[in-house]
Parts: sequence; C-alpha cells; structure tokens
Amino acid sequence: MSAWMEAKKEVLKALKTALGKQYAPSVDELETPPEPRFGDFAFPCFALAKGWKKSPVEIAVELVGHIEIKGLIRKVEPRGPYINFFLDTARFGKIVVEQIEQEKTAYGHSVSGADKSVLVEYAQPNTHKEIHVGHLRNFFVGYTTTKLLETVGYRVIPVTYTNDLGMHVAKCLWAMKKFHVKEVDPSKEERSAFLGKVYTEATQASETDPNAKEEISAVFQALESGKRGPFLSLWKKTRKWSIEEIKGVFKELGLIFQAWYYESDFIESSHLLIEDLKHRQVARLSEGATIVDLSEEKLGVNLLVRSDGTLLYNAKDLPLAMRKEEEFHPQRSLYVVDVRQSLAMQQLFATLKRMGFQKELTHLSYDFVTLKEGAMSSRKGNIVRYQDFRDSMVEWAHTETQKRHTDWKQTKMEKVARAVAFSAMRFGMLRQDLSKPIVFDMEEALSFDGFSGPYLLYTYARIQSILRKVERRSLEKRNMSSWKTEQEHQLFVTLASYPHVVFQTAQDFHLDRLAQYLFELCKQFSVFYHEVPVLQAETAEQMADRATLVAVTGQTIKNGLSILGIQTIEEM
RNA sequence: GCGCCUGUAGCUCAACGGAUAGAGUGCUGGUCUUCGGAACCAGUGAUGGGGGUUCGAUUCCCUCCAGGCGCACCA
Repeated sequence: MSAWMEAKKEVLKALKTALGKQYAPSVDELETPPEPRFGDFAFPCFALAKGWKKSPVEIAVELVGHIEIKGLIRKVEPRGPYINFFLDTARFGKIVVEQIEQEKTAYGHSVSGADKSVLVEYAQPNTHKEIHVGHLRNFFVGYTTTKLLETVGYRVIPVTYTNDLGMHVAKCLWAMKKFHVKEVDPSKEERSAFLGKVYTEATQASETDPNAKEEISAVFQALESGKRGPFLSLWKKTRKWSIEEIKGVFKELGLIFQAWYYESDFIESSHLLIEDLKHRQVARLSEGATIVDLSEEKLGVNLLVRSDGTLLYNAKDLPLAMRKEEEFHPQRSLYVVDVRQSLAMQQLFATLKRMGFQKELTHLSYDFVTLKEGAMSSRKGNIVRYQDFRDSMVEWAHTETQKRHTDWKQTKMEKVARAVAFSAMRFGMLRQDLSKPIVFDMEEALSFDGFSGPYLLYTYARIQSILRKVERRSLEKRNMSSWKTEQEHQLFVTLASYPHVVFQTAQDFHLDRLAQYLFELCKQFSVFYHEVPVLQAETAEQMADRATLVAVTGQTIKNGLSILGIQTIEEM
C-alpha cells in the first residue's frame, strides 16, 4: 500500500470510530483542502447534514470531539462544514521515504492494467510533406500516453502509420513531373524542404489549372495500380527521401514503435475487403463512389472509394485495423489523432462494428496547433518546420547555457543545450489540456522561465548539486525523525500523492495534470530550498534527514519527467 | 443549416459540483556577502450575457452572444 493510501486509511478509520454505525464514509470522500494550512485531508459533512437534521458546521464540531489523535494523525480540527486532518510530519515522512527508496524508478507504478494489452497508434506523418510543430503535439501526446499506460501496468504496443500513398503524393508527383522533371535532385539536407515546396506548388497549381484534376487522378490511378505504373521509380525515390527524414526525427525524439505500417501496403487488401463489404451489403455504390451509409448512427456516409476507383484514407484504415488485430490481438486500441478527424474516426469505428469487429476502440483526440496568424497548412505552405523550430530552440538554449558556464567544453555545452531545448519543446506541448488549441508562438516557446521544461530540469539539477555536496557518510546518520518544518511537510504530502496523480492521468488522459503536478512539486521544492538549509542544518542527523528528502524529491521528479519523455541532466 | 469543441487576470493556462477561483507571464516593489538568480517573496489584476437545477455552479441543463473545427470524392 502506498504511503498516501496508508494515511488516508488511517484517517478513515478514525472517522469511522467517531461515527460509529451511523455512517460509513468511503476513501473517495476524503478531499484535499484548498490550502495547506487547513490540513492534509478534509472530510466534508454535507452528506451527513440531511439525515442528522443539523448543519454540517455543527456536525463537524461535534465529530471532532470523538476523533482520536494517534499514529499518523497529529491534529484534527473543524473548519466550517469540514473536518480537517493534519498528518504528523516525521511519521508520515518516514513512510513516504521508505516507499520511494524501495521503489525507486518504479515509484508511481501500479498494476491496474495488469494482463491487459493496449495498442496505441500515433505519429502518422505523411511522406512528401514536411514535419512541422503541429506534428509535435501528436508525437508527444502519443509518447506520453504509451508511457503512462505502461506505468499503470498495461502491455503497450506503440505503432506508427505512414501515409505514403494518398492524394498528396499524387499531387506532389504530378507537379514534379510537370515542373521539375529536368532538375537535378536536391541534396540530402534539402530534400524534405524541396518536397514541401513542390506540394505547396502542386496545391496552388491544381486550383488554377483546369486540367489538373483529371491529370492528378490519372497519376493517382497509376500509383494505385499493381506496379505504380510509370511513377514507380519517382515514387520510390521521393518516398525514400521522406521516410529517411521521418526516421531521423523519430530517432532524435526517442519515439520507438513495435510496428511501422505504410498505407501503400493496404491497397490490395482494401479493394478485396471492400468487394466483400459490397457483397455483404455493408457498403454500396453511390454517385459512382463506394460508401458505407451510416445515417442510422447519425454519422453521415463513410466514403471509401472515389468514383475514379482510387481509395480514400478511411478505406485503408479498415484492413489496417485487421492487421493490428492479427499481429497483436490487443484488448484495447487507441488512435491518437487530432480533433478534426473526429467524425472520420467515428465513421471508421462504426464501419468496423458493422463488419463484426468487436474490440474496444478509442479515439484520443487533441486540438491542433495553430499560429497567431491562423491555421498552419502544408497546402498554403505557412508551416513552422520541425527542424527550424528545433534549431532555434537548441541555439537559444546554447546561448543561455554559455552565459552561465563559460568554462564548459563544447560537447558538454551541446548536450545540455539539447536537453534544455527538448524539455521546453515537450513540456510546452504537454502542459495544456488536450481539448484546447495551442497557439504556437516562437517567442513564448523560447521562454525558459516559470511553467516550463527548463524550470523542472533546473530544480532537478539543483537537487543533484546538493546531493553531490552532502557526504555519503552523513546520510548514514539519519534517523528520519527530525522533519518538522512546514516546507518539509508539504513536500512529503505532495510526493505521496504522485502515484495517485499518475493513476488518475492514465484513466482520463488529461496529460496536463501530470505536467501541473511536477511543476507544483518543483515549486514546493524551491520554497524548501530557500527556507530550509540542508548543508547548514543544525545537526548531522538533521542534515541527513533533509538530504534524504531532497533525494526522494529528485527521484520523483525524474520519474514524472520520464513519463513526459524528458531526460533529466545533472547540471545546467 | 446540422454536429462537436472553446470563451476565466493585459497575455498564456489551472480549478473530482464545494472552503477566500489558482499558476505562469507582464508590470511595481523587495530577498540573497547564493546548499546554483533559468531562483524566491509581496503587490497588481478575471469566471462572455441571461435564465434554471442544487444547501452550494467556473463546473450540470436551457438560451443568447463570440470564436474554432467538421459535415461525399483532402487527410
């Protein structure tokens, strides 16, 4: 049992004794008071008021008289309609420390998902387009979701899906043939930017050129034919450019997948499957296209095949779902996809259901990233490229690091600058509720103060700095009974709630809660840091006890940051 | 037109239906002969409008206003 639960159970037991048989309170009724000075746990008396025909304020006063002070409970007092419980700092601190020291990197783990497997599809960049800051939200949300689910005991299967054969590819190749056929290939560094430029060019040209629609359709049909027709070599070459780039980005962001699916592998199986659906009267022809009519579910029509015979995205998602099932048999399947595709997702799920597919499917939706000027769009070409963003961040972090450590070697400087930059990037995308759009602002992204990744890293680095200075032998003198300040008390309470925060977040995927929690923990540590000296403690025992608290705080920050995909550093 | 989402401090964001609506940033003032100032403290300042449910509403329901997104051949 966690220290947190142990304390709650003890409070509950004391309450039960005081209440006798009149009322059986549950753990869930224990709340956290809005301010630390009100106590550590609160029991609201509203529910009792009805039956007892007294005001909750009176009930609180009356009950407090019957509550025994012992064990972890140091004080109980009524405050308005609440009974507030105060924990004994040293006793509670001891069990918190013992738990964290025992579990170490596993502190926060639980087994609620034990024996269950969940497949998470995320990171679906298209080939022939550039990776931009909008993709980052998907990458980081997806990554953190897999980490979170693993932390609560699921067997997680992360997979990625690349659209290497959609309309965008047809458009891009059409424009290449039309405008760039005689040019030499761009250098390796310029390839993705080149493809991005061609795609933007293609979209604009296709809007003005009256023959474009027909020509692009022909390109697409050729691409979907068995051997990609006359476009085979061009498609292979440009596809490879994109995939190499995507792989590079995944690698530098630490995204690892158990399977990598490509849309081009599902052309044949899509056609076969759709033929079958037509026979089974799940799908039918309409205006020359093939659809699944989902008006019964109020989901409109799921368009699978265009009237020119080429496939739409939703079509290829059907055999993909089958493939995932065959390969992994997951009990749950999660799709991390932005909110604009909510309807398409619901259509996909409904169609799969009609096909007899029974698994639990969830669309983990998040709102997208926009610019102050409005939506980012590859078609318009007004995107913030990932590489440009990353370079700006790293460069800025490098400048800031250099200011502080003129004596550092170049390699160390570079390593730290990257860690700082990536922490800012990830935290910036994860600190806010998924249902809200992120308005991307470079200036804000480059701010490393306050509620930011670097602040958390800085707190951790300071912790390590203290620990380096505390001699090892002094830790042996600890007796785990000298904690008594308000700052120490608050740290213990916050540390103890960590497993609960992780568990909650894995239930409802409000990833920002974890970010908020870690920030709160770091802020509390900063207060402790300024108010309670470790190295200047009064006695060796006190120093050892405080150093112990510092160490377990560091461990918890590290554990939490690792779920967010942020690597800690020892100095910065 | 129909559907989904969002309106909280100057700006960016929090708040299981509960206590005095919290942070970051900005601005003003302060801490420290620094266990690392990417820090800490104080002040400043907000629930789009109107109804309803409830002992209690930022939260739930209705309505209006504002913004975003989706709604058959993009993904």
